[in-house]
Amino acid sequence: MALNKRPTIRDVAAEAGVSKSLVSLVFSSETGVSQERRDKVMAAAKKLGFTPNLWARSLSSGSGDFVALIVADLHNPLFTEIADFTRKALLERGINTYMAAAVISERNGRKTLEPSTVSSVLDLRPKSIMIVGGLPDYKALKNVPASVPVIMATGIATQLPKAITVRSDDNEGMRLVVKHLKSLGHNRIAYIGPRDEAVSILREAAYERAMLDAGLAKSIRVEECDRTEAGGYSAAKLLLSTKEKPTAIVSFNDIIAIGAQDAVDQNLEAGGKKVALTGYDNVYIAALSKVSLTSVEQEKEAIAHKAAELLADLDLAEEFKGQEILLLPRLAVRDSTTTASAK
Amino acid sequence: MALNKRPTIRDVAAEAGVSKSLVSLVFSSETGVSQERRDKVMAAAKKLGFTPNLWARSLSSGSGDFVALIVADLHNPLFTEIADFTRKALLERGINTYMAAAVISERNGRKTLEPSTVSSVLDLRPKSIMIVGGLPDYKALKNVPASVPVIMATGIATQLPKAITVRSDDNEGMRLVVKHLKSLGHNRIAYIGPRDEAVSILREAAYERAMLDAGLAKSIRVEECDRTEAGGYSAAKLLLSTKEKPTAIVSFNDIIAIGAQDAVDQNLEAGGKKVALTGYDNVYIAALSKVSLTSVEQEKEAIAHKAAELLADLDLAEEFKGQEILLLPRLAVRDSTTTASAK
DNA sequence: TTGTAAGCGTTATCAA
DNA sequence: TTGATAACGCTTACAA
Repeated sequence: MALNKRPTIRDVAAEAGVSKSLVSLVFSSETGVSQERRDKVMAAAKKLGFTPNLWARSLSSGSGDFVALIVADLHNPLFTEIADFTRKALLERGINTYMAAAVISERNGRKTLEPSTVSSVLDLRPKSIMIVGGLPDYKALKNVPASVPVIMATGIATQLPKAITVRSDDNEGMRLVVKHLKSLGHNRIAYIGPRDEAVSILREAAYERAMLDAGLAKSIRVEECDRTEAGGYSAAKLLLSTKEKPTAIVSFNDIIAIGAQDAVDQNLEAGGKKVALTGYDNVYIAALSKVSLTSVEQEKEAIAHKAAELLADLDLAEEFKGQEILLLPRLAVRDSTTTASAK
Repeated sequence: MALNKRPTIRDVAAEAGVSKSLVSLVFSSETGVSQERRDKVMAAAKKLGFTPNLWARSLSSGSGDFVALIVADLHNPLFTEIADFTRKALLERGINTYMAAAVISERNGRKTLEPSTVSSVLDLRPKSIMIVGGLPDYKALKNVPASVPVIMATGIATQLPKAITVRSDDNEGMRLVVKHLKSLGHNRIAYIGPRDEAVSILREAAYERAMLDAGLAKSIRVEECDRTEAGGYSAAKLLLSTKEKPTAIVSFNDIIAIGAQDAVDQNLEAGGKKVALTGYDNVYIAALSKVSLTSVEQEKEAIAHKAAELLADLDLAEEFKGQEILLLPRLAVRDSTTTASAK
C-alpha cells in the first residue's frame, strides 16, 4: 500500500542512468564526481523529489551526521529553552539535530528512565549527544561508544566520568542571592528545596556556603520539599508558622518559589511582615508581572552556545572530556524581594 | 574506537550457537521457536546485553512498531501536556512512541517548517503519526504513505484531507465564555487574538457566532495581535483606551490573556473599572493563584486518549480517515472574571 | 572518475 | 522448527 514510497538512491540512479554508488557520492561528497554526472544526478533527484534517508545512512556508515538532544523534562522551561538555543546554534553551523524527550516512568513511586529512550537514540548513531537536565539514572548511557562525546547541560552525572558538564556556578548564584538579601537587611534567610539528585544537593550546599561566607550561619534553616508548587507552598507555610519566622526564603527553583509565594502572600494578609522570596532559573514565568519573582539567571544562551561548540567539534570535545565548564550566573531582581508590601 | 559497540543479532546467534534468523524470530514473534532454543537465545542475549535495533528493524521490515509524535512548539504547555498524556496512554498499550520536536525556522519573517524534521521522522517509518499543534505548512507531510494514519491533535490541516483531527469544539468553548460573561452582566465584550492560521481564524469566528447567539452582536470589537504576552498587552491597552471601553476581553489563548492582564490591571489602578478577562487552553499558568485566569479547558486528557486509541488501532484510524472528532470543552472559572476588584 | 560488491542490523522468503 | 539468502537504503573499499 506504500503508494507514496520515497524514492531511493536506486530510483535516482536509474533515472540518471548511473550507478547507485555515484548517486551516493554526489550526496555525500563535494568532489570526486564529474560535473556532468553530478548535474545529471541532481536533476534526477530533483525530479523524483529524492532526499537521502538519514538513518539508513548512519546505519551504513556507522555514524550519522547529526547531534542528538535528549531533554529530561519537557515541562521544565529551563530545559526546553536551552535545548532550543542549542538547536539554533547548531543549525547555524549547518548541523542537524535530533531532539527526543526522555521517557521517565514512575514504578511504585520511584522514577526511572525508560532505557528505550536512550538506546533508540544511540541506535540512530549520533555523532555527539547532549542531555539537558538531570536524568533519574544513567545506566542506559554507559553504552555510549567512547567516540561519541556526551555533554550534560545543567545536570550533573557523576556516573559518567567522560561526560562534559556545562552548567552555571551554583556557588556564585547563591552568593548573589544571599548578598542581595543581606544588603536589603535580611537576617533570617531560610532555604526550601528537594534533595533528590546531584543538582539539588549541590545547590543547597551552595546556599549554606554562601550563608557562612556572609556571616549569617546561625540563621540557616532548611526545609526539604518536592519539586512542585504544592511542595513549595507547604514548605514555606511550615517555615512561616515557626516562632522564628524567616524574613526571606530562598528557593531551589522558580516552580517551588511560585508555590511559596502563595504562603508568603497569605502570611502578609494575615498581618505578617512581607517576607522576601527568591527563585532560581529565571524561567519566563518568573518574569510575568503578576509573579515578578527575583531569580537567578543561569545564562541559558551561554550554556547553549558552549554546548553547541562542543557538540559540533569532536576534537574540542575530546579535549574537555570529563571536565566541568562553569559559567557565571546573574541575578534578576524583581518585586518579590524589593517591594515592601504586596500589590 | 567503538569500544562499546552494542551487540547485534549476530553476536547473540554466535553465543547461543544458532542462526541469526532464529534470534530474530525469538525477538519478533511469540511462537515458532522451540522452548529450548528460545531459552538459549534469551540467555545469550541477556549475557551480552542485547536489545534489538529498532531502526534497522523498521528499515528491514518496511515499518516500525512505534508511533511518532511531532510537537509543533515545545514552549506551548498545551502541546507538551497533550503529547505526554498520549505517550502515557500509548505506553499502557505497550506501544513505543518516538517524540520529536518540529523545527520551525524563521526566514525573513516567515515561519516555515524545516522539512528535515518531518522527513527524518518519516524515514523512521512509524506505524502512525500524531501532530500536536498547528504547523506553519504541511508540504513535508504529503509524503506520508497512505497506509500511515496521521492524527492532528488541536491543530487543523485542511491540506491533509486524509488526516484525522481530534480537537475540542471552539464554538462550544466560546459559547461557554460568552454565556459566562453575559451572566455576569457584561455587555461590551471584546476579543483579541491572532489570525495567523486555521485555529485562530476558527476561534475568532466561534467568538463572533457566540456573540450573535447571545444577542450581543453590536458589542463585537476585535483587535488582532500576535501570539505573545506583549501582543496581548498592546491589544488590550488599545481597547481600553477607546472611548467605548469593553467591560470584558476574551482572548484567543492564555499567553495573550496574561499579557492583557497587565493592561487590565493598569486600567484599574488608573481608576477604571475592573475589566473581566478570559483565556483559552487552561494552561497550568492560568491556574497559578497569582494569575487566576478564567479559561477554557480543552480536555487535553480526553483528546490524548482519543488520539491514542486511533494511533494504536490502524483499522479504527482507517475508518475515521478524513474526519474531525470534536470533544466538548469546559470552562474553568477563576478570579479574572469573578473578582470585582484587583487583589 | 566510475562501477561492483560487501556490509550496517534487521526481517522475510523459502527450502531443508 | 530451523537456516541460508535476499532484501531495506545507504556507504565504502576495491577494481576497473
